[in-house]
Amino acid sequence: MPVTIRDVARASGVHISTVSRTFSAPHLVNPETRVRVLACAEDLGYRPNRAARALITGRTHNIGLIIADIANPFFPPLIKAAEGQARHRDYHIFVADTNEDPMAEEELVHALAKQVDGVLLCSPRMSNSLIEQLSREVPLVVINRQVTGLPCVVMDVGQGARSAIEHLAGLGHTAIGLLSGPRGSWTSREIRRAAAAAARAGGAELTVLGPNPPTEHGGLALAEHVQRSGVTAVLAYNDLMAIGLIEGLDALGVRVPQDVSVVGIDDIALSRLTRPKLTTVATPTAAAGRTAVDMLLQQDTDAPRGPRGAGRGTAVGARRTTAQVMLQTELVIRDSTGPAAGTGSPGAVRVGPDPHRPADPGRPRAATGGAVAS
Amino acid sequence: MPVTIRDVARASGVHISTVSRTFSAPHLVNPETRVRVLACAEDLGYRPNRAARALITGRTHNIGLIIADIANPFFPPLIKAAEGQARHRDYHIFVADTNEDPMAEEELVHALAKQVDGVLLCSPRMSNSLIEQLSREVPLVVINRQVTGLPCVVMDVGQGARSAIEHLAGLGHTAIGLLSGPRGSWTSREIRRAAAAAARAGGAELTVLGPNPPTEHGGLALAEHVQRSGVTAVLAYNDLMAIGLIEGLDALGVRVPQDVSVVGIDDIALSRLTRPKLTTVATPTAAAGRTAVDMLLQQDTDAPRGPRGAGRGTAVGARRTTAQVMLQTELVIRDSTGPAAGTGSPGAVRVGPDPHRPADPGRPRAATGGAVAS
DNA sequence: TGGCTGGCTGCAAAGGTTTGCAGTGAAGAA
DNA sequence: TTCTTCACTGCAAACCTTTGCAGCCAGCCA
Repeated sequence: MPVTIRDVARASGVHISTVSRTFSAPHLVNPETRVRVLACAEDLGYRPNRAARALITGRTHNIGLIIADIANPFFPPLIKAAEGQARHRDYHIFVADTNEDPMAEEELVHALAKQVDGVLLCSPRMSNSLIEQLSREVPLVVINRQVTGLPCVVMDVGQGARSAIEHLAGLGHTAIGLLSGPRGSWTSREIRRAAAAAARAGGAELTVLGPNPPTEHGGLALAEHVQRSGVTAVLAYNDLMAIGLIEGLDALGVRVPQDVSVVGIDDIALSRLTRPKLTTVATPTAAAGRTAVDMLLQQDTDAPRGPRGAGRGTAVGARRTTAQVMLQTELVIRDSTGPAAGTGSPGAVRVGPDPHRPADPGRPRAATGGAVAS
Repeated sequence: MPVTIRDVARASGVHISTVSRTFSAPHLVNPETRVRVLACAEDLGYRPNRAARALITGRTHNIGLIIADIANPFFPPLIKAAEGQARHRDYHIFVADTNEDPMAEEELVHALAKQVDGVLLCSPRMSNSLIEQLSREVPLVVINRQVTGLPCVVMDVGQGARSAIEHLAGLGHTAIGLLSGPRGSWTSREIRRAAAAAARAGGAELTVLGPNPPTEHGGLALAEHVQRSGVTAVLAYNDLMAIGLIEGLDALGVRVPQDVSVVGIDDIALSRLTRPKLTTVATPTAAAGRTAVDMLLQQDTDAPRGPRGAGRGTAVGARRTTAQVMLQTELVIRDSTGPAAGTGSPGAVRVGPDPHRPADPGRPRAATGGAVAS
């Protein structure tokens, strides 16, 4: 039933190799023959069997994308960007979800290894050593984590956290809480480190709460804890937690930002729609997706694999280009942050449940990290 | 570099066919041999090449899942459920996103056809005839749309819309707006039909606004229109639009639910977190994902394909089991709906921006559609 | 002892494609 | 005219696995 290269060959009166070349090396076949073959192929609805092609070329033209949690709105823009970039280069992205489970991550890498040309590992929760080990099985690009010797693309959340803390300190907050993320998250560690340093520099005290699941519920569950802890401002691991926290605080009668200021990280679409609109650190997720695909494909062309490849010729462990890209982040100030209670900041009189600052429509002020590539 | 069946055979001193059988038909090989082979395989880190296997068995053990928009929080639970169910049966799900583009849908089905054993087409925007045509190329299960002759799983949004309209009419609303969804959406048509009938029956007038993009922005952009139209209640195509609309109305100084009641559809996680909490029609998305996978795999075992299959023996167009499953929906009443302005409903006095009804924590009252399978 | 059974294993074809190599024929050069 | 060149095409091996068939051997029965 499925139409193969042989059917096309028969229909157009040429050998299968000519049909093959019509698709994979058109310049090697006579223009007349080419159009005839193409016509027949079109006619029969022929499409090359990628599995068979992969068997011999060693290239599937597929890319695996392993995600901690598709339901986290942080990821979809990244996925879409990666898909777009891949399609652009005649690759397909296969997305898989791990439910934040390190075991599932490993299992998925194994399962995908033979069906894809490389894997994008997004926000991995497993250990660095395991990642390195897996990278020997299939080309890997790690997103949201730095692993030495492996190509990575990370966001400069450190700079983002620093900006956020400075922003809060500037508003007079001296007792700041940090809602940390899930265990195993590189990003969470990075945020914590930077926030601690910034708090010290700004004369504020940082209280770390966590680790927590990086969800609305994770934030909501901490509301009471935050209230009791006496902090007047909070930086959350991500927007989802920040939004959950605000919800939880609201239920307790704690007003944001009048009583407590809240800052998120990610700038998901939703953060513009909550009330109050969320102050947050915007991360360039789409750019990360695109970059990761590019890096993987680059790495792939550098060191081709497959039976006919010259792979054996190059020394094992030879100097590979393992670029580490860091993308800059940006603090977006909206309505969930305000002067510390009891602080006489200039223009601090704010009334009502929905304060609107003038001149703060989109992304007004920006504090950015630098872009580095090595 | 990649370890093949041949390496394992050499290491364990048997023929490759024995290795193959060790994995695909263990009962045919001597227990002693089996453990030895397995040990060698484990040792070398051997994993069968699924592409090569697919070439001969005709089964890839992959399932394609084509989604209109991953960024719409409606889909992730469905994706996760489908992935779980598939993994359970030793299948993998490959997710692809079409950006609500009918052309991309068709392209993706073609691209996936040869690499998967079947495709789940979720909320397709293309025409029925095109879907039927594509179903001849690869087994298809359609989600959120009824196509005669094809296995489908749909939610009973008609019943949901009916319940929503009845709820609104019961609150005294006589001028109700309907924010319809994207062009080409079966669900949108279904909602519209049911809502119109229910409005007529309930003595209310229904104003249809749309089609619209099914996003927050799609809802937000309609706020002014809704305000001008004079309706006192709105049913939106989905929660995202409802939330966007509420946001937009808020910016215009229109209060929900005091001035306008809003009902969504889907019951995405977010709807519990907005203020006011959204009244909405809950759809069983996870169940839909699981069911669709089951139906596809069922269909697959019924009519095996592949070179060695007995497919030729069965008459083309023979009676296939093309089940059409309808899953029931449920109206969840929260805080975004209230009595029509000027109506003296009992207990209608509501003050403040954040009304909390007693005894409405989760999903209190329920109006459900029936479950049908044919 | 001879024949049969049954458990296990090996052989080889098959699946759809790519690709190095060789062959063909025509055009151009000598 | 003959040789060379060149553009194009065909041949066949290879990729990795599955599976029908046949072979082998031990054990059993008569």
